[in-house]
Amino acid sequence: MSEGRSMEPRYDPHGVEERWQQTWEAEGLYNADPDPSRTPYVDAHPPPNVTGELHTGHALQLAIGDTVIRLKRMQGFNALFQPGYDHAGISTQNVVEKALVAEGTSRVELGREAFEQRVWAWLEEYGGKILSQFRRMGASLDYRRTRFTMDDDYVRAVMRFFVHLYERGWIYRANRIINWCPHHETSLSDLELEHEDVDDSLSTIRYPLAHGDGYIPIATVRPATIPADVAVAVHPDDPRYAEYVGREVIVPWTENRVPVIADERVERDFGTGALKITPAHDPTDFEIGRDHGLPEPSCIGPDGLVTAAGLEGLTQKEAEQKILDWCKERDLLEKREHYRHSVAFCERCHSRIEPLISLQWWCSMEELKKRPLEALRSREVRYHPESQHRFAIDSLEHAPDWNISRQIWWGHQLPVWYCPDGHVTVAETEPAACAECGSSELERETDVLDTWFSSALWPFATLGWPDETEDLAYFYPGHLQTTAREIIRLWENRMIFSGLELLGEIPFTDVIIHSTVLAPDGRRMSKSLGTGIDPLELIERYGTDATRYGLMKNSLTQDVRFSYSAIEEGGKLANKLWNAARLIVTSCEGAAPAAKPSSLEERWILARLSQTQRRVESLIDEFDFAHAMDELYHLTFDDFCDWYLEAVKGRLYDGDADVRATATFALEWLLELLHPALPHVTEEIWSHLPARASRLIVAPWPEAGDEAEADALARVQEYAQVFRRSGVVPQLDGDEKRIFDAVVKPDRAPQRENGNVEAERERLRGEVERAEKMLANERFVANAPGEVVAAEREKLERYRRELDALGR
RNA sequence: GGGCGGUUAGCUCAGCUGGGAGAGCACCUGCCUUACAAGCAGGGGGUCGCAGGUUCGAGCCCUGCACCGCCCACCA
Repeated sequence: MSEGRSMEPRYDPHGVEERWQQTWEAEGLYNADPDPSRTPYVDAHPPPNVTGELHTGHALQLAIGDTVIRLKRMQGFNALFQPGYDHAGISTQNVVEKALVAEGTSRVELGREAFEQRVWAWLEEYGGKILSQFRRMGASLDYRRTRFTMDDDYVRAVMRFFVHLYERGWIYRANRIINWCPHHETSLSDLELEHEDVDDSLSTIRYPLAHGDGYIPIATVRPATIPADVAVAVHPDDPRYAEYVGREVIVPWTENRVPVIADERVERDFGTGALKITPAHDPTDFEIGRDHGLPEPSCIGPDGLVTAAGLEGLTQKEAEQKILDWCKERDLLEKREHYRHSVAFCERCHSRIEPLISLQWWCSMEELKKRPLEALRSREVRYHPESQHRFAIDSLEHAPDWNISRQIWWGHQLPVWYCPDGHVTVAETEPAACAECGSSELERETDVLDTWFSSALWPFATLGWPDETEDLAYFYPGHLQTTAREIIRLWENRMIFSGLELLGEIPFTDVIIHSTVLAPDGRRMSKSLGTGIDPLELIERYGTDATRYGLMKNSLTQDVRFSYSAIEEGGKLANKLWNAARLIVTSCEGAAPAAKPSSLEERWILARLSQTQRRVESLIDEFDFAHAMDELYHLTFDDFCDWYLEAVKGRLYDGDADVRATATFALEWLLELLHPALPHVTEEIWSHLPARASRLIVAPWPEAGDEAEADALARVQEYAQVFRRSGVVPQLDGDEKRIFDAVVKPDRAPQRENGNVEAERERLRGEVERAEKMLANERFVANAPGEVVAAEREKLERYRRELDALGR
């Protein structure tokens, strides 16, 4: 109870929200600890990049996750919302490197050890900022449990995972073609690339036959790779080149003789139908080369510069020009035309990706994906919406072996040691001697792990795994995951297989894949395009509750354009609720709840509250947040304010104790229903009400009640509409008349002209005619489901009744 | 080249297994009714992308087409 604190006519979230956020956290209301007497519910929230800032995607994820968590908490679950952040390998290294460049130094200048120290120092200063932004979203994460994917304990988990997979025989080292970023000088997985169309040229170059006249014309966009050509391939069924297969051609510039081979992977319709094979610098060529046992010479180094004889140190552009000139002089350049095609870039620094052969560590997916596939197919784990479930299965089925090593400096160094003889020792902690020869001169592998290798352990490494902790026993397996679509293959599927492999149980049961929020103009939100919308600005302007509400009104199944009006709607809802409370609070000081409401509108609003509660519960169970918000909005505006409060307002003022008590009770119920989505305004209002033992965040979600009276006001509402259109006062009595008079106020309504009566009559006659016609249709009555016909009969009766009310 | 999603009011989007076209915003009209003008009441506005088909009945199901978006892919 808080006498003395007045309620302003307009709800202002500023200050209020921060105050509650601090209070909730300080009082430990977000805390979750093992408690065998209660059932756990766990959402291990995706750890954002440690250098990140809150963007719309985060805000949406938090709104969804927090709404579910608060609801579960109120339903009596021991709800754990796990926070933390990710070291995010390349991204973080990139950010710090940029800072170094600005200072006039560089990573290489500093050296590895000093660089790592710089990153840690940088993190100390700027890292983890995002968690305070999570707090500003009202996210009820258990902040005590904040984990970082490079914490000592977490490192231990990562090392254990690596050794486990190695011992299973699934981790191996191999020379293969990989995506190389010449700027970061590291390999990248296919998933870390972005593709873009660029303008290029396609050159057709003649490869003369080694014996006899003639040549094979070959179209290429990368003449600079010609020095590493080891063959020319044609399609086995291509009549143009059939006679050449098995013979030799001369590679321009190097004048090496290479064989002409046949392979089905060659597209007959592209270019000249003949393909030069450069295994070291093209993924397809690499595969063809391996299948045909060809050598794999390279002519481009890790820095992207050319290494071929006579071209050493040139850029690829320069080398290309030299080679083309060479060809032109010998009449081997047939043509050069404009060509636009898709090229891969590093998603972090936008350098053009160089396919290179490189010795890397791999994780075989063959065995690892079997159990997660079963779990997905049997729906032990379900992705929502359904279309994403199919996609998740599909991408896991086709998951290629995973390149887990990166040649960067920031990350988990592989737990691999080499002795001078090149023996490999794999161990969780630094071994004293080589496992094979006993040499004590060990050197650790300098590569670090793909950042997703550690993310894959998030749901259980945060609970203490590999130790058998109480947390782990109680909170694992968890339940919910909320992420963006592009994360399915990078992260979600990998958490599932790591959980199954290491703990034998799925890490969660439901994965919500939320839609992408597009900019208002339909483009992607992006800082560089200037199309981004900063959620913190929304919070500043409209408040956290309004922002949460607006984001959750987005559909989950399709990408949606951002619209301010949805956020504004949330603000209006908060304000409406505030004012409804103001009306009740100012007239209801200390009223005691009545045993049983007596009047029609009271029984009706309680039934509507109960009904909506059940609907909202089942909508949120299906993760349909947009419709849940819709139900709550209309319950508040239409039912609670426009009908119920209007009906009882007079008696509230008159000081009817029973009415006051019921109104307070109904308001409390409404607040509880709205709390998971709009936590701050509901809590603030709650603090103005007669005190109860607990606050909303931990108050029990009400048990649904009697819904028998949910339609009780239907007739009054129908007649109100007829009256408002026609001006004819209906014949009602008892409660119905009283409510009609209170809500519709017929005596105060402006006088209508007769034309309105006639127009309304016309409208109703039309409806009656339509319904009669339908019911007269024998085929309709015979074929339509019984309830449809019955509903049609009811409508007909209603229209006739309304027509009667107008006086025919 | 494959896969997925979309096309409904001026805008952003709902429309569940087929049964009287909806919401919010915007617009127009009337109301400062002692909770809220960020409010209340009423209203205008839609060939549901196009063309066929199934059905008593299609926004919804089927076929074809067009356009938009996303994801995947080794056409050099």
